[in-house]
Amino acid sequence: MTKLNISNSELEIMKALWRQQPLTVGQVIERVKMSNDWHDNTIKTLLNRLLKKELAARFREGGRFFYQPLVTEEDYLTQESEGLLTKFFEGKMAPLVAHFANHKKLTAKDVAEIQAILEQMKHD
Amino acid sequence: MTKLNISNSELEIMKALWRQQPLTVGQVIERVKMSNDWHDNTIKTLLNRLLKKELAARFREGGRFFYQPLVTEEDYLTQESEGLLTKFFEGKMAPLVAHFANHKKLTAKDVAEIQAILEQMKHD
DNA sequence: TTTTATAAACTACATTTGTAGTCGTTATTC
DNA sequence: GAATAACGACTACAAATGTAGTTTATAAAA
Repeated sequence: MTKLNISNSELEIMKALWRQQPLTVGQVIERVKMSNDWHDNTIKTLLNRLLKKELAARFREGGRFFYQPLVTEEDYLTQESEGLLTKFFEGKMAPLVAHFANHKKLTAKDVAEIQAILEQMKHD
Repeated sequence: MTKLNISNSELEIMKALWRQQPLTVGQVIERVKMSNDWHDNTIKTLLNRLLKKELAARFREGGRFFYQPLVTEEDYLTQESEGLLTKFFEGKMAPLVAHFANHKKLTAKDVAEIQAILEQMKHD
């Protein structure tokens, strides 16, 4: 899979589409505006850029277009997470955890949760 | 701390400065070129942009400038890591670990290392 | 069916980023 | 000290990004 280049603003649109799809322009605008103070046209522009980049597609139905994402959130997540690890942590998760540990960003509950996940991993 | 906006290319320069500092232009170029196929002037431009953004500074000595970073790698790491978590994992480390676990990106050794880190955390 | 609200298409423009080029000025080396 | 190499300042320019505006077509409401 080639690198998914999604800008920060565009990401807000993708998030709306990931939560629910397909959506009309109006629905996208409505949803995106809940967390971003943007002009309607800004959102339309971003949607069109996503089409051009083939990160989203649309189909016509009843004289209206419906938009949907062409990449999954999972795929994007995976790319970004690995990107961070590659850039800074030699691609390993452990140093990242250590970083968070050192910066006291992990509560006891966090630790317990992570341990549970790892424990469960061993049994499948 | 306000958001540190370092572009991908600029980051390569910062990495050189984080590894060793202060460095002259020539030294920066020499180091950056080891992993990037860029023209000398490209590197100089990036250095200047970092100065303008006050992400790096320089002082004169013997008719030459010496460059040094104004932000630590730690700070930048922290920002980027938290950025990723905030954007996708509700700010929690656990879901990220789960994501990696689900995608088989964790080897047994990785798991052991992370567990060791977490265990050790409890004892301080 | 005329108005009104949406949608769609197209255009705009400043800023940031990637990636150099040019030219005058100091060091460095013969 | 003259030639060469490295430095420093300044300029260039296309693509990507953030953030709209304008114009035209279409659907919904009155």
